[in-house]
Amino acid sequence: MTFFIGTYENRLDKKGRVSVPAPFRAMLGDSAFKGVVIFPSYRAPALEACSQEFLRQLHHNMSGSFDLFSEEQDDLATSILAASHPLPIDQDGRIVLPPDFLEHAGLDDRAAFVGMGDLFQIWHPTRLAERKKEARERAKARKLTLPLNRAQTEKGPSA
Amino acid sequence: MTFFIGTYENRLDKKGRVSVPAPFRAMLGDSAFKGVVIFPSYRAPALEACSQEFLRQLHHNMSGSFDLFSEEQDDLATSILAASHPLPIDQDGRIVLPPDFLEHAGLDDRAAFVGMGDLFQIWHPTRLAERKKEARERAKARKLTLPLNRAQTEKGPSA
DNA sequence: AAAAAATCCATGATATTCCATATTTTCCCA
DNA sequence: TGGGAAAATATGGAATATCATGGATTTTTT
Repeated sequence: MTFFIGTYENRLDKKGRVSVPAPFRAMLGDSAFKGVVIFPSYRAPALEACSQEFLRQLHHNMSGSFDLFSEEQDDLATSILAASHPLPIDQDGRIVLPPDFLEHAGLDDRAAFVGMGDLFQIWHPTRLAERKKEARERAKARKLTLPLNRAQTEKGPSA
Repeated sequence: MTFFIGTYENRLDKKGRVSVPAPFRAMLGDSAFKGVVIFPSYRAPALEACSQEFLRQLHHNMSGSFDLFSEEQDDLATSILAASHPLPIDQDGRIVLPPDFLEHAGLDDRAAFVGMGDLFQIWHPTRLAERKKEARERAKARKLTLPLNRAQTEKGPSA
């Protein structure tokens, strides 16, 4: 089963070609279709990637509650499947990111691959750092408010 | 199994001839009939396309168990079959769209092919852009977004 | 014979594969 | 524990194949 973890950074050439990190490739090995499916993240300037099987099952599960040709099913397919792109992995372990995807993620010459479990994301390294920092600070802020009530009398807010 | 994803745009000549995107052709490859079945979308100014097998199965499922399906659904299936047109794919990977189909979809010199899973649609690029926007807004309004980090398919490789 | 349709052919553009090499990681043995 | 060989990975560039497309030729229809 696929389980993407860790962060890796690889170089992107002027044709949008980039190596998929070997650990991620290994996860995709047993697929019928030798490649990944990518689509733009709706929340962030990043790309989402998963195996074709995963997307297929996701679509199957979600459309399972709707009839074929229903409005809901149609909206889902149009907004998700239509925006997806199957990218074959070549013999050297690389994929080619289409221009519009490069633009969406603001990518230039480097790409950061971030494992997210069932899928992984592709970020511009700088934006990823910002995103990580933001997440850290938010988590920290949350952490602080909780213990503060209890740890108040001891030694105040520490790390 | 066929699983159409992605969006591709090809040119249409004055005789209604257009190339079916190679990735879609590959999906149709294992068919007995080397071609696609096309019928007008009853809701949108677009064309629906699928393999002959898919349509056959759709019909079979419905006609086999009348009780389980509404009269409206049966009517829908019947009207689809009646309006369907099997289009052979020539050696260069092209199909010829009949005049009434061109008119229904408002096509002129370009055609956008949109993967929808079991089938794909053919749109005028301009109208497709509008449709995508609409679909995204509606999906968002109904909270039909992808539960990317939660909707796990823990049942493993079934189906 | 004329019109329509299907098939064939040529070609530029695009995408894919192959190859060479630098860099990193892994593993074995001293 | 460290050195070093061997394997794997990442990367750039070039060769090759595929795809999309317009036009021409042949076949069928009327």
